[in-house]
Amino acid sequence: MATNKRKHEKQGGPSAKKVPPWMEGLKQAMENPDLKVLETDKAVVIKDKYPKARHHYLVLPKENISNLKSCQKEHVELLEHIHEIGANLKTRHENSAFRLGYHAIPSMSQLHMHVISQDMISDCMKTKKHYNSFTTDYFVPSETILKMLKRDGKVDINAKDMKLCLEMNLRCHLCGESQKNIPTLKKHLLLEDSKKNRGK
DNA sequence: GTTCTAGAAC
DNA sequence: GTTCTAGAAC
Repeated sequence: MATNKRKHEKQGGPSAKKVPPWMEGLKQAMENPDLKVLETDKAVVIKDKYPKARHHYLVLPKENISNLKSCQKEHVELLEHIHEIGANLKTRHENSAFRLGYHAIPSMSQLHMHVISQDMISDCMKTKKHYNSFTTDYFVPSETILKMLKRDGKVDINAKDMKLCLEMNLRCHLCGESQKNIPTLKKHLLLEDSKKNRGK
């Protein structure tokens, strides 16, 4: 009865695979009233604990949905709702450009859409993986996810390609200039930001 | 997801 | 010698 055994393990039997506690961090966070930025009947907004830009929110469904793989046609309305919440959040920061989207292969459990300003200036933005996860195809726009879901009834992601995205050479997402390393990139991003805000 | 740190890169 | 990054974390 391999099937029964596996079922038992998933329910927390002696030989159950231990899921690292940090993987459940988002579920904990969205239940913490102190961290809630806003909520609707179907979704919750929190600020990312380690923001990778000046403004970085997460929009999560209240329903338990672990990731994009478990999304089907029936979730289209919910994801549209989540998108609308993100679009409204943008209006809190009229001077900043934003992107709404999902990491192709997120580390943490519970589906979450990123709402992130495009300055990418933050002390928490420390590694190539951080930067590339928001500035390459690893970051899948919410509209793209919705299109796939409506057309195919599922979200298909090529894990191999996504790994390559994270390993790509650093390149400014605003002007395309290649960057030697993270500290150089950060200085460049500050410069881009000051250019953009000149005269404002 | 982060923290820590060995060893590569400079 | 210092800065920077990549990989382990039981």
